[in-house]
Amino acid sequence: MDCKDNCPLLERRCVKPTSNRILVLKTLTAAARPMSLSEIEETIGTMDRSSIFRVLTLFASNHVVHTIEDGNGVLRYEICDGEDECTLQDMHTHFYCERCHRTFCFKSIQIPSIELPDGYIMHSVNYMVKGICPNCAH
Amino acid sequence: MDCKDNCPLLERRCVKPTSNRILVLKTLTAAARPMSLSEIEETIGTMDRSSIFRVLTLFASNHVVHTIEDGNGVLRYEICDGEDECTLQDMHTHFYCERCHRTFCFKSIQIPSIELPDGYIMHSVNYMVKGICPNCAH
DNA sequence: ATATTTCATGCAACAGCGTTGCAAAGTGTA
DNA sequence: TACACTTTGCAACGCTGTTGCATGAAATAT
Repeated sequence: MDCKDNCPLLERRCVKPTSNRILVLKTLTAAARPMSLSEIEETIGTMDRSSIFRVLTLFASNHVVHTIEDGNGVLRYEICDGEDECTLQDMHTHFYCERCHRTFCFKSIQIPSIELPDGYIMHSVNYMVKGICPNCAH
Repeated sequence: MDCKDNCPLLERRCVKPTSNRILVLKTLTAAARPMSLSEIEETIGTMDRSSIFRVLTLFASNHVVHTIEDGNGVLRYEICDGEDECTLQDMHTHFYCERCHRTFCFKSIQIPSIELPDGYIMHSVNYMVKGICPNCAH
């Protein structure tokens, strides 16, 4: 494959832009917050759960999206912003509201880094704050 | 209940120390790393999954243990060290090895704090690093 | 243009984790 | 001893994530 397609986000990652893939990508782009598999399924409505899963898995391994655990045992998917690889750009903090069970994305708040003990190799970091969101605190 | 039992860790939290509860507590204490429900079940062998679950739920709400998501969709339980409440004392970082799927506990590395946007109320934080542990990096 | 291979999709089914209802066993109390 | 309350085990369930398989679509070769 030569990476010359008409969907820039997928093209950049050498992912063949099938209609389903574009659909999933648009759904994720439209949502302000990281979405779960079920949420995507509901939003799209016409696409099979396993197909969405496979698209997301492909996206994740090609750095189109990355995943976070939302603090409730559910995986959520979020579009990678980084130009090149899914790097520090994407290492921002998240907030899980224990009341409304929504996950918020603090893109402007980067994850403070720590120094690991010798021998540990870091691939990614997840910084998840749990609490109550402004809406639910009323 | 008057909190005067013979198991200090449970007594302090006003949890009646039944034999099963002590068993779960000892299992958790003996393990160096945070354990999952299944791990506890296997280790104990004689106790029903749901009973363990209920004990852990009770422990968690009485701040005997706290839970972390291990980066693999599995909940893990860890004994709270804090004297009083489950506070900063317990807010240390964790490491999930993507190769051996074990979760490590960096008790000496505290989670660096961030400033939340207005209106968000923080209850707890999870700082989870994913990568390769020294054993697996060989 | 047609045949052949490759890839993507939908359906069905499954495993594992977390969770609950219910009845029996255990514990404490009057 | 009788009674109330708690704890436990068994069974079952829902949900998330995941895979096998057969069909359909797309790309490639003939």
